[in-house]
Amino acid sequence: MQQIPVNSILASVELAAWRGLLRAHSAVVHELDTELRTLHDLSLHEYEVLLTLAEAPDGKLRMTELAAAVLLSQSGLTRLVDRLADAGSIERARCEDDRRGLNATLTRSGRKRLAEARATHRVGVRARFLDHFDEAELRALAGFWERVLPGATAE
Amino acid sequence: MQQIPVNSILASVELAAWRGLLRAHSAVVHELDTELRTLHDLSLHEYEVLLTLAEAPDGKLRMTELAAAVLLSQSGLTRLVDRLADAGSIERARCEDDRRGLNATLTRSGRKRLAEARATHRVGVRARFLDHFDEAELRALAGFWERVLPGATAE
DNA sequence: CAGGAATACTTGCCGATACAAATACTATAC
DNA sequence: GTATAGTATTTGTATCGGCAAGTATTCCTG
Repeated sequence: MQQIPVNSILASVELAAWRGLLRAHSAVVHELDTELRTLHDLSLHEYEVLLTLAEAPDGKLRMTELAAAVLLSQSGLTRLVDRLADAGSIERARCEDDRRGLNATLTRSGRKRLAEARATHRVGVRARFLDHFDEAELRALAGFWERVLPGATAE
Repeated sequence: MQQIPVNSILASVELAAWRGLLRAHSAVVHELDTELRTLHDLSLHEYEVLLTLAEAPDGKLRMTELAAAVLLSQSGLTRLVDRLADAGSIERARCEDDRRGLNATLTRSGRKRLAEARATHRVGVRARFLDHFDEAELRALAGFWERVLPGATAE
């Protein structure tokens, strides 16, 4: 039975759990990103923006909401949406009830682009991550993240 | 008992397990990085380079080994080491037996810098991640990463 | 031991993202 | 209803990191 030294160096189980997360995340995300770029000329962030819009109640979201959903800064999102808009996948429309705001929506071509990428990505996420776990383990993982997330800011 | 649709949309458990990973990683890493920058003027990557060097057998590593250890490209590592060398935390010495190579070592001041940051970081990793799990769960997590990692490249 | 392939590392260049300041609009106070 | 504070977004600027090409050195083959 491994003994965890009280307050000093991270024990090896702890190291494996923590560094493993960093490595697994890095490896899997890097591969999925490359896959999307190669096959669909989309970064993972861009994909997530398209997906988030597609799943939004009215198919539209404010820039701020979008930034929060995809874990990006506001300025980062502005430029990402610039790129997607230049590519014709997204449109920005001034919000009628609050003229400071903009609603982003998918264009027809954006929806098509997402549909194609989505097929690839689903398979990719399964193959590289989900398939390594049975359903009980997936549930356990999901529970783990809930513990980490709300308290992420707390000390 | 939840049923997973065969090959189509990701089921909600799957989504929670996968997106949770992305979110938890993003949140925790971002906070740890900010913490290190604020308190010790070190990025997480820089910290990891110092730590990796400190833990290396002879306290020295080749640039390539270092790049692999911290999950960075060679060019990325070159510049990161440039910065740490400018700051006086690391030295590069031509390798005597293979004059193409360079060994990076910590300087006295680099060791001091690491020691200070290490105290902060240990506490940070515990508080934001490790403390959410008991030992059995940590072991489970470590095992999960081993499944994901070697096969990350395989289809 | 020459000549070409391989390896270790760096440099030129570029894309992505963050932070802070700027801009445009809305809400609040009086 | 004007002044002030607050909110939504973009723009200016800087940093970090990647890829591909360049340089220096070693290895391999005949």
